[in-house]
Amino acid sequence: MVTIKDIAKAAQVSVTTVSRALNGYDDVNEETRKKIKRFADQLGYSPNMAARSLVSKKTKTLGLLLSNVTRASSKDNIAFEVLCGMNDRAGELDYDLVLFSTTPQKQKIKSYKNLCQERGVDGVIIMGIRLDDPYLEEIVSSDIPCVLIDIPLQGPNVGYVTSDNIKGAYTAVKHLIENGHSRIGMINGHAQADVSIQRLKGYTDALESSGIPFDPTRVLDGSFSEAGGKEAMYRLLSMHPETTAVFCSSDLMALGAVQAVKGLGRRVPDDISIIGFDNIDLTAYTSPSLTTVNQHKYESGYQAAQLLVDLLEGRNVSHHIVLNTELVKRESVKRLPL
Amino acid sequence: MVTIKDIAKAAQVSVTTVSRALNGYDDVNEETRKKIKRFADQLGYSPNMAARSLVSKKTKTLGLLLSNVTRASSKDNIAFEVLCGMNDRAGELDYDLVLFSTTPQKQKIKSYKNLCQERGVDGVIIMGIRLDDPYLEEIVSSDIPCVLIDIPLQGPNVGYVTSDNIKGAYTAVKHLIENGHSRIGMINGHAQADVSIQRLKGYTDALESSGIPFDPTRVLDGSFSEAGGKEAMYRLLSMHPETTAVFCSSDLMALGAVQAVKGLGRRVPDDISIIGFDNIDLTAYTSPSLTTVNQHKYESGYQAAQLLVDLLEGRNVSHHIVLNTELVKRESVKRLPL
DNA sequence: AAGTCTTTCCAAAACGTTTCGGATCAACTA
DNA sequence: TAGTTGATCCGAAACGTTTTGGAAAGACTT
Repeated sequence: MVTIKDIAKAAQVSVTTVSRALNGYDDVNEETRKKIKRFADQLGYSPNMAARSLVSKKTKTLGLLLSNVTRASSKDNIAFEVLCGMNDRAGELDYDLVLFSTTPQKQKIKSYKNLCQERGVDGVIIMGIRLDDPYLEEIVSSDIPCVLIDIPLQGPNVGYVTSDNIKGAYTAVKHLIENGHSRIGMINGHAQADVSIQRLKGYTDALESSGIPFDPTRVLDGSFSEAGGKEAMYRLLSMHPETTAVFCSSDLMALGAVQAVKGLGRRVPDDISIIGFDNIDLTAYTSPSLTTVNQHKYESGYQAAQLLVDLLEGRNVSHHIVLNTELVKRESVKRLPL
Repeated sequence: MVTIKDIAKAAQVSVTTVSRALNGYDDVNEETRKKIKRFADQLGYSPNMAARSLVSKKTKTLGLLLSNVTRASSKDNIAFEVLCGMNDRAGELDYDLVLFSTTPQKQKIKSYKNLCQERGVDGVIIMGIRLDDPYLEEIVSSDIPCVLIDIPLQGPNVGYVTSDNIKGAYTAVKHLIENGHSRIGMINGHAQADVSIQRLKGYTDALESSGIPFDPTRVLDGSFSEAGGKEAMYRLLSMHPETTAVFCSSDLMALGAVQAVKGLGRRVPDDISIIGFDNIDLTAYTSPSLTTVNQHKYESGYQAAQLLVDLLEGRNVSHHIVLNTELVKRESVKRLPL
């Protein structure tokens, strides 16, 4: 391995000078710098990050803590798109991304802070974590800079990026109402997700603004999964057979809901209109294709990386970023005859 | 930050002893080890990886070089599933995964070896790279252990994992033949992909084994993309209107091919049968759902991580792993009337 | 009694880099 | 002329760990 020392020897200067030359300090003669750079290139030098970060206390790496990177979640490849965005921005800002693979049992052994220290990351991006995860508390109290996705947490070293879930849900439900629906159900995720809370608010707001009374029994949880959505739909339709439309908190659940409708020998959208949330790739290909609320997944990863680096480098920026959503109209919603 | 020194002071021993105690050496009294561990826990110690790898020359991290992690590739989330497998296995083996975000222009500046040295990874997994990528040559000649996905390269420090593409393609085309088809086209990826070469061989083998003459003009490239598949299909059908079935080297291209058929006012599978490759999630949801060849994506990532660590730790294992494929029969193939 | 093992411990060097506090020398200032 | 400034360079310490080559002390062997 070629070290700074080898360059020093070759260029007949001290290691200090080599270091300062390579790092762009201005107390080194341009001639010497040129010479040093020439030797560095010639010898194929590349700095040893371990040594560098040992003294500088910075690693130039961001940790990514995915709580649920499993095969199961691959169908909605939201995580992947977010990851792409993060990776791209991190790369542009000259940071590396390291993946933390934590499992619940590992979490018990190692504290969040220990995990980060051990992996030696400057900061962390966390996504897919539940509101009742024991890590959350540790995160806010820790001094390690951290950006959360879809969890609104404040703190000097904590930021978050999320979508405008209230408005997104509001727009979706409003769209159903404008199409003549009034007996509208909702399949939500679970109580320990902030997005569920927000989207429920969007749902109730929309109903209220149209003078439709809110009936809590019309809202069921589907745990964000296809199977959960299917099962919730069965229950919803048996409890409220008069339902003409359903708003789902995720596309995967909406897909499950469609299956349930089909399973009952009824049709989407002729008998039941369905709107999803996320705009995952699948939704454009199913039949009927799914009307849904688009989330900017790539962008949220991109922004998360940017925000974390801003935090790390002490820039004074807003700690929370809320991205727009848009309604994507497809085939799963039908206008009710008057 | 709590260091080994703090523990030494607290436990009234030398740093050497702390290090050896914590690392499980047997020349330290069990009593002392207990005491040291107690202090370590109590002080919340976690080892500094930078310091450790500075002396040990190991970083316990694997690099992942994805040549095409872009928004575009998110639809076929193959990369993501592979990544999940790698991440899982790497985690189990106590390695971290760091993502390299290389762009073509970055590649020009920094050599493969420099990249790896700089990021300080013990080894690298590479996927999505083309056969004509300038990096490839560097990779084999470099002494950095490396595992390639879908590129058969040999070397003391090089391994690869891939699917049995010949057999997969063979089975698919044979399936078409068994369903009465004989005028079978193929939409391949591009010439600089090993899988394309392999799958073409499977195609020709199947034809040959059934006494059907191979006509090169029936094979077109669709560059592995949906749009490319669509365009190739248009060309194929205009050149060979008698075609009754098409085997595609990827599901995405198959989806494009289906669109082309529909665009011509014809139907799948009634007028044209289509088989894809990969078994991406989408294929189960389209209409018609797509008959395809399943690839074990998660498994290939898992095996790649395992193989790389085996290489790193000097285990004597086979350097190439070939995974099975299976035909997944769905709705896009129709039996021709005799 | 002298030598030989064990067991348990430690001092110091090494890894490759950055940084602090000067040192040197020529040129300029008063 | 003496002092000051500016440009350019360097020695040595520091970062936190592992590892090498013993040392000390007690037990056992002859």
